[in-house]
Amino acid sequence: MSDAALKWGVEQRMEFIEFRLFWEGGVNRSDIIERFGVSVPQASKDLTQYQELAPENARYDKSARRYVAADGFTPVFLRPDPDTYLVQLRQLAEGLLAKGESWLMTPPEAEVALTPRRAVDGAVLRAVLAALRAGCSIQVRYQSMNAARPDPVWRTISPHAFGHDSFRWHVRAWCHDSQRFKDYLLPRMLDVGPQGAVGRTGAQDLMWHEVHDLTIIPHPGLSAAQQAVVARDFGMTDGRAVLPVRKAMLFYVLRRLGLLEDARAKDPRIQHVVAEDPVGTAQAWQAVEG
Amino acid sequence: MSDAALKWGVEQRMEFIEFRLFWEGGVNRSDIIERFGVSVPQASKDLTQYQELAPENARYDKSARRYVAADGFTPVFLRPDPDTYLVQLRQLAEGLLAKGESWLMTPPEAEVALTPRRAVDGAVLRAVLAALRAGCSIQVRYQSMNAARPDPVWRTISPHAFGHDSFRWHVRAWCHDSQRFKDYLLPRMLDVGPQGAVGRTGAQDLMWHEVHDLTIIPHPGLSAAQQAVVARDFGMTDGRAVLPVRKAMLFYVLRRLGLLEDARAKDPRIQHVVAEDPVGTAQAWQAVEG
DNA sequence: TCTGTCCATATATAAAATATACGTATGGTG
DNA sequence: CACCATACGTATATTTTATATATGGACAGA
Repeated sequence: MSDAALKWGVEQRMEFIEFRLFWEGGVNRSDIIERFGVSVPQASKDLTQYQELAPENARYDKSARRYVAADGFTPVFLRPDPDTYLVQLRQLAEGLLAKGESWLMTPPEAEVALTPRRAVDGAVLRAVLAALRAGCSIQVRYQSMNAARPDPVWRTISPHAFGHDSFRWHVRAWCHDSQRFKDYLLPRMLDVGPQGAVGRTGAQDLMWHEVHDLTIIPHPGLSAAQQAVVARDFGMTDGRAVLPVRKAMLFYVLRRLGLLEDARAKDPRIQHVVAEDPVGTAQAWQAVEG
Repeated sequence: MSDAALKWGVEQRMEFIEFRLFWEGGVNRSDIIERFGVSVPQASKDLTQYQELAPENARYDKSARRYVAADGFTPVFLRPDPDTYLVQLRQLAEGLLAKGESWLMTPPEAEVALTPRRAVDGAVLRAVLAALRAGCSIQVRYQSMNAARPDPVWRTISPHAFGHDSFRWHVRAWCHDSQRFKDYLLPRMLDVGPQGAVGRTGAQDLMWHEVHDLTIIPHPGLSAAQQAVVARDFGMTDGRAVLPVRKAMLFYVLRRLGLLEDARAKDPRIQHVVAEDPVGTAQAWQAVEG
């Protein structure tokens, strides 16, 4: 035991110390006490232990009265991944994470354009997940946008996967009524009923498993230099990027990229990319929807 | 101490047990052992302790050999918030969270349309954060889209906030060169230089602090029933929703909602909302950009 | 210079977790 | 049907971890 890896709790505190040193520039004994509720001597020990495990990462700044990151800082407990920081910042800005729960001490002022409305019913999500895991069908009272069904109606679906259109979650499911695989938006599920026998399984959902390779290029209306910047933004090589997209997700990707309408006709300052083959792209989309 | 709240480590395990019961339907002794590296008896004690603290939430299913959520489950250690689950699912689908790090045991298959490319330089982000916190300026080598600056150039900026356009992060900063507040995309910062004296502080950034009330309504091309659904989707009351948007973020919100072009002219099946006052909205946007 | 605050450390004590062992109930297998 | 593997629960002694309390040093600011 003693020669084994660090205990989970201690490891968490080591990670915390490292995170603060790396992203916040420094860490305090009182930071550890606040976050983990340990005693003063224990926090001291943790700091000492961190310096033993990661020598030359921390340096005590007597004047600022806290440990600051040393010059040749090399993380040993976490990946020096900007996304670990930015994900927390985003959750803070969206109110999904209380400030006391995050590891950010002094987060910068941050604003997210268009925070999604949180309107998913917990009981509904639980029931759908249970049905998906159990591999059976479930009845849902669903508010469709279909003009033929203006009011919510009960439908039987066999869910097999989740999809996110970069704004909302939907469930990919076999519809027992229309005998097709369709997408059901979670916020539009108003109620759930009992489980039942499965319709078709996810393995039979061709549009989910088949992939369309969407090739995008910079908007031709941009200057060569601007096109080069866009190419860098999207990680293009040779001026193009191939995005493998599940056919069931193609609509959402195209809408997100602004490629459902004629992208070349739009202002290139707003519409940065276009499909290399707009006709083929439109055909692929129609084939999915049809 | 003993009569105080639970210790941090124990509390985490209680939360874990509750999370699994609530969202995954059940929990095992071995789940706790795997996740936290505790001994077999300790995992047993944790389960016993959870049942003492949250009686009638767990029930042992002898046949399945695990604790399952009881009927009248009422969380005591976490909010029964669907977003706590969906955020983890999203991070899993985007590869920001390793499966071993999340609390989801059997996550459903999930796909996110258009995962952002992770191209932010860690050292750059650290330096920008340090400058922002210290309240001083910093030099960055920035790749602009401006046609006059096709190549990356060194610029001096005084950053004061972060913004997310629902795809990428940018930094809101005073530009020492053009003497204006501007947005700088993090992935386009290629290098950082030394800190310097501050230009203007965030308090002077009017466009950041002033708010434009953007009023959106369902697309008039939709049927009355469809408009009602859209109204529900966006949390509208009386057929409209007022979104308070920082003027500095207005462009991103409008682009995200598809309101930069003539929204009423678009297919209502794709473009669900329009600005109630397109002219005023356009004017507000121009005022910001100008 | 004095005071408050932060760090570090030492010792005895309390709490938490472990190793080990033994007993029970279940489902599947020979 | 008996047997086995596996999961749960619990008891005891032991080890590890953390606490309370106290002491000392360094520094910034009044």
